[in-house]
Amino acid sequence: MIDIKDLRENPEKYRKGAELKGLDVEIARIIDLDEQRVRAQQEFESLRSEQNKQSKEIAKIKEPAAKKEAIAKMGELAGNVKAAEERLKIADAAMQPLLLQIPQPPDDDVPLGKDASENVVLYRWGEPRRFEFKPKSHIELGESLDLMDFKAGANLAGARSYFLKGMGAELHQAVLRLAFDMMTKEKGFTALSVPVLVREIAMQGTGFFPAGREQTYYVQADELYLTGTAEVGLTAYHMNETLEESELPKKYVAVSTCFRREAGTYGKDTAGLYRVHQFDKCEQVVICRNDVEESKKWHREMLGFSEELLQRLKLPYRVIQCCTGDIGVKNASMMDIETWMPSRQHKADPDSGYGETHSASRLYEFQARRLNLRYKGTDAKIRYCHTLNNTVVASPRILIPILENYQNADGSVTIPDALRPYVGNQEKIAVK
RNA sequence: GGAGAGGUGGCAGAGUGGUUGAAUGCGCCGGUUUCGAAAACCGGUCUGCCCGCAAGGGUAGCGGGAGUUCGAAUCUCCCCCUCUCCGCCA
Repeated sequence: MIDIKDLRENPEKYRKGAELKGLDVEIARIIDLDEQRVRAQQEFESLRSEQNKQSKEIAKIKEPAAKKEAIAKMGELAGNVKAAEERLKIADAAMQPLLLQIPQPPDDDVPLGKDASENVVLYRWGEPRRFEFKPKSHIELGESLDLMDFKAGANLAGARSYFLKGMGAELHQAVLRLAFDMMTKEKGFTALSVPVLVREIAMQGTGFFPAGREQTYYVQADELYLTGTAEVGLTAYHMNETLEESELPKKYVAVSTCFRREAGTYGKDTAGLYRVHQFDKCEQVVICRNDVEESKKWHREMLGFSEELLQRLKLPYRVIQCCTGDIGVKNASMMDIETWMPSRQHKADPDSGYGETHSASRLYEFQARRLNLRYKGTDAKIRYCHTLNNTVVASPRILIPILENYQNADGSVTIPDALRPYVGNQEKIAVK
């Protein structure tokens, strides 16, 4: 949500911001409706003021006939008040949905670009492994090592559904647990378990609606939505609250199942674990003071936690600064991490083997405004919080680089050191 | 799923149509007092929006929304939430 006052004063900022994100918005129409709304409010309030004054006079009149006469005179004024209030409501109702569509303008550090192809690689970590044998894809490994079952998944739930099996399911739990433990025990994040079935207000408040409605599963009988990320629960946790500055920053982490319809991706990444309707994700959220520098600091720090996890898993990755056309409606800035997945590499582009595994977003006030999430400063002023979120790890997608990078010539897969404590210290998944 | 009770300011808790943004108590902040503290006493203590450089003024808010009325925390309707009992159940 955008500050209507700021929009009023700097319409160009928001027009430009929307243009950079490749979105069409009706700024002029909103400003026009806003003017109507303010005028209606002024009319209504001055009429109401008069009505309140008269009513107080009536209350004082003791003599019945005089009272009756005074009340009779009020009819017209009451009608005018009602009409003015109606105009105010209509103007407001017309403006709100349009205002919800205005995107957060991209921050200055976001490179210009129309889509993901113009994202910028910031840096890389780790060297992609050179195989002395023909490496298998995670799908082939999954089959030969009996780690996953896509056929059964499709029978039960349709395309993009799967079963994880045996060590496949164990690794899935292990990597989530590693991520969760790192964040809670080492990074000082508060563990939360969040609702994944939520009301519309939570989806709108976190900025997923109206834009992402078609990506979301809807449970009609109860008018609830299945969340595509724990970001919704973590960020909306303090919805409608005024926190104290002294309790900020709030640092939360949760593992949740994530549901995504993946509408409009037909034919894209249809095979394997890369793009699925349901997965589990360990997500980190920070709610901090209304301070751009602090937000930027947290953004880098949260990104660093995800990098640390990948480094512990010894998986090569690269960090991407997403361009204006790829950061979405709600973000001021977004950095992705792409992890090396050998099977995705094709000859035409050697770098194509990097697949997105993480996404770190900085939203400033955008979500906080929609959520009415504020804090009282030490100066007693009330301000909107800033919010940020980032993947710690999402599985089973992360199983792709794990299985593919750790495979051996004999068809077995070595279990990364960091995961062994979570699988009974098993070292290898061997061919049966 | 059935039956009932209830949702008022940071908390507790009055208030059933008329100067009620809301008594009272607690808490919190400031002051007096004290060597200091406690106690006592005095004063202050919600938020959104609009107008205004400001001081200030207006308006809205008693779970949310709609309605009745000259006037609603108080009356009516819908929704949400909490609690109690019964039923069902991972």
